[in-house]
Amino acid sequence: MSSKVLKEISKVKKENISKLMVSFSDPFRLEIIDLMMDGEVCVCDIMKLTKLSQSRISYHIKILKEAGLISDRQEGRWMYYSLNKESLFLIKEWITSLMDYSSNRKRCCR
Amino acid sequence: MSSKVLKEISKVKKENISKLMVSFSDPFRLEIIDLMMDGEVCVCDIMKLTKLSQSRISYHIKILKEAGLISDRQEGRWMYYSLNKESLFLIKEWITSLMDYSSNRKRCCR
DNA sequence: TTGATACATCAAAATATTTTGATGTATAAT
DNA sequence: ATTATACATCAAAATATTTTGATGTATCAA
Repeated sequence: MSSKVLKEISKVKKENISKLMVSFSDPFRLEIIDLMMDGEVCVCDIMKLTKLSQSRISYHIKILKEAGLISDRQEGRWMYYSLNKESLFLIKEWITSLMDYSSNRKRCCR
Repeated sequence: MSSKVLKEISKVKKENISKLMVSFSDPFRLEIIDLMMDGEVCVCDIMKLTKLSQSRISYHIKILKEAGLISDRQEGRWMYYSLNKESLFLIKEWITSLMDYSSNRKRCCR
């Protein structure tokens, strides 16, 4: 795969990656993501485990959801949230492509 | 590898990941990172290619550097920046561990 | 049908990040 | 020595994100 191909990653895909990265950039969101490593969690789980307020959690959940990083499933009054593997795969792919193309030396500025 | 093991990722490592994610969270930094896919770049390269001001670039470079995402090399008046593969590997590892453990169903809240 | 639970949404306040333009420092060319 | 280049740093202003507390909505239990 040539560097040119990598650069052609669609604009849409790049925007997805950008949003995903933003969603990863808050320490409390990382905590929430960490909790999801064991599977689904509901907001009340997160409240118990992190001591964050409910609306604060909802706010962060919203950002994770809008980035496409998590999926939800309703069951009665509960919302269950879990990590979305496709998004994780997208990031992994992007990181991999970065790793493949960061070693050339260049001379700069004319 | 058990979920417990993953949770034991050292505090230091988690803080590294957190900083790395913050460093990824700005669209202009993503642009700069993208440029580094072809190898080293200097600030003047980035200026030419992105139309960002010099101090603005220096600011973002600093954040990338402090997160450990990029390395630098001086050559005369030029600073050459390039992606640091170890950091990329750390992130890739973390993403992989997330992918391995996000599929269990649970019942919450008593 | 009333009250409680689980969560979402909202606007204002608090806080953090980013941008700008000026100035500083080291290297190199004249 | 003087000047120009390449970049870093700084403080103030601009902007964006996060937190808080109040209120809203849907579901369920009594």
